[in-house]
Amino acid sequence: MGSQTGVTRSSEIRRPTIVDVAELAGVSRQTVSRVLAEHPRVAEDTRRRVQDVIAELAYRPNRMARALVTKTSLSFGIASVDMRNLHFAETCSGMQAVARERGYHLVITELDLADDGGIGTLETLLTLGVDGIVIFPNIVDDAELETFAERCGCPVVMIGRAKRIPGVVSIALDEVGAAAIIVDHLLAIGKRHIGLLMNEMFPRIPHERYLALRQAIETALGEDTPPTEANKPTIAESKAAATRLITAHPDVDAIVAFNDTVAMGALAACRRLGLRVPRDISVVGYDGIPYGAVTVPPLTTMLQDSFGMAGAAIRALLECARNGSPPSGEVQLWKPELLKRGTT
Amino acid sequence: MGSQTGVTRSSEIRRPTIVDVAELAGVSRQTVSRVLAEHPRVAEDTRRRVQDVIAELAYRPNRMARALVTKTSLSFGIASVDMRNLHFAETCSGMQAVARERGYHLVITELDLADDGGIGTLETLLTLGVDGIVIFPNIVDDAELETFAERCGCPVVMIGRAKRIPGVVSIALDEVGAAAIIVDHLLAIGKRHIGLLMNEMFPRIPHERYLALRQAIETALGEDTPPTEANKPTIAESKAAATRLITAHPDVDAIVAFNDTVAMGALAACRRLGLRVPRDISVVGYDGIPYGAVTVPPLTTMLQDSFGMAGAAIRALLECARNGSPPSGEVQLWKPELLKRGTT
DNA sequence: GACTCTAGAGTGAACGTTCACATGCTGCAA
DNA sequence: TTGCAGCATGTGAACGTTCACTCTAGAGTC
Repeated sequence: MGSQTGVTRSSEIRRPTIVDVAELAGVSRQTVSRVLAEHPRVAEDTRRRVQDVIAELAYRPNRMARALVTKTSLSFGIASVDMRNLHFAETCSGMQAVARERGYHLVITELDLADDGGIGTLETLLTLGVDGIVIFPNIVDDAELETFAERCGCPVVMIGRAKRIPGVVSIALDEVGAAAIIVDHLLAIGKRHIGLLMNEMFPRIPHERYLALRQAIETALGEDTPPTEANKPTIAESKAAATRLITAHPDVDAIVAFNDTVAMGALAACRRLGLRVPRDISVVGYDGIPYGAVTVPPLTTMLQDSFGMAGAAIRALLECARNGSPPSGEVQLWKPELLKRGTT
Repeated sequence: MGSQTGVTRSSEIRRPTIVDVAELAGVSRQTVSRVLAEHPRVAEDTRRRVQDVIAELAYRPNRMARALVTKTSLSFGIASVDMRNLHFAETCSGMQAVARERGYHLVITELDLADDGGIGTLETLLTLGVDGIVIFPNIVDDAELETFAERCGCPVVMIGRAKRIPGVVSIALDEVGAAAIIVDHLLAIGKRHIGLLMNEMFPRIPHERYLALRQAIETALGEDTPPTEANKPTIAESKAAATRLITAHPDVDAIVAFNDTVAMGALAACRRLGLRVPRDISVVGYDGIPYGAVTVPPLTTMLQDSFGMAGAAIRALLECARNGSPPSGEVQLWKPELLKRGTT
């Protein structure tokens, strides 16, 4: 790897500016600006001349300079909690697809909960001049997020928490409906003791998914709080947690997992413990990730359109940007659909 | 979802500027700027007074204005080809981890090959003022990328192509070494007819992985070109491609897949065709994704540290940014390591 | 012929910073 | 007292755009 530290220096390539174009075309910078903005009141041959020069110099307007005066950067800030998983990839992809066709860019960052519970990360996004912010999933304190949304001067959307926070658009699965469908299904196939394998990401703020499942189980089975383990949503941790759950509660005949990754850990635990799936024990996940299709047996899962929800998040921001109105604090609940496969 | 279109309007929150701070602290904007930059020549009590006002107003410098004059935005542009997979997530996470601790942000976009083979996408990143660009995996034409890197005025890094392109840092797995290890291993367990399941993303530009595997197989087995299928790297497409491959070449007793997702598709095809893995046929993937640990049997895979390579990419950009030197066109090859599990 | 109107184009200021230089003050040596 | 160094701070310009004006020339109206 011969890193030839030559004398080359940063060669300091100066990109052409609007003034360079103007001079070469023999017009003022404002006329170039008008051509760029497709302003109607420009003489046809002037327009052509300017466009020729733009092409010749390969001129591209500096979007930071533009943003400075228009106060619109055509970019959104994305704050994610954990970027190392498929859900992040799907969400990013969905957001970028919608944003790009409207000329917007995405600045991504990881929500750093360290000193101030994440607000500092969001503030930093503001210094970059973003026109809106998406948080997913939101684990910032609800009250703090509400305060932030109120004074940040741009729309805020959160994905994955079915909760109303004033000034914040919420896009999430209808957790209550989803829980009902899952519990109904498990009852229908004769299961009576449902255990939960949740995500420890939500320690103080219990996730709506957990609340909804617990409620549905308590209502349907008249049971006390269902046996629950919470862990990092990795396969290895989930396998260990599932083993603990089953060992401590041998009568559990169904496990509902926070997502498919957790469910696959549970599946591995069942196999290790010699339990037959679905006869001895059922497993249900959330999300419908592709890998769930090739487990043995294939995983029953609550479908969640991460890609579509992400697109909806950006569309919400775009709408706010377009008509300059703050978000109306609405909650968009997405319809649940259970994909029944081999594990139930 | 009562979207209450109130009279609220965009309330137009004006963030405090450096002048606001200066006035309130009774100093000039330059003094505030100096405090912000931790410049040594500021009187202690002036510094304190300014910092108090900054805290009071919750002032944050506008990074676009700063970038306009310093010509340094503290951001990198990331161009990915396909954002909808685990590899993207790992890479993003690795890049962001390194970037954030140095105060850099990441602007991500999808490489649009439509009109100009992707160069337009990179140009757009430049208009945002990024201080460097990462492409992964690179499927832009090599010559065009070289031209771009030469005149773009910022360092360019590509991940996932073990190829030397002048002016571009390349970070990739040592494909030749990896292919040798895999072929050796397959020979050692008695396999003699190796088929390849590659990624159709690289139609005109064959990926170095394919070239290396083909070369290793031809050398070791004295065979002609190994039977190969190329497809989109999804489980479903890979399952279909593997079925075609095995049907057309019934003597194939081992499949090397472009990555673990493709390998899992192959595994599903084998199960469907009634082939016992690894006795009848072996399967090897690349990447070592967590889901490969819970397939039946667990997947043998060539480990690839996407997270670490991503971090190295950002470090390369940071170094260029720090000493203002252009990239030295080096190729960083990462050491291959085969994780032998149940499928071989 | 004087007036108004309008299409087309240009000018100065502003956006919020930093940079290069200038200024005023203090202290110390000559 | 003078001169000079050095510290602390301030000022004007610049970064590359767009915005709100102004200006000019020609056409149309009375």
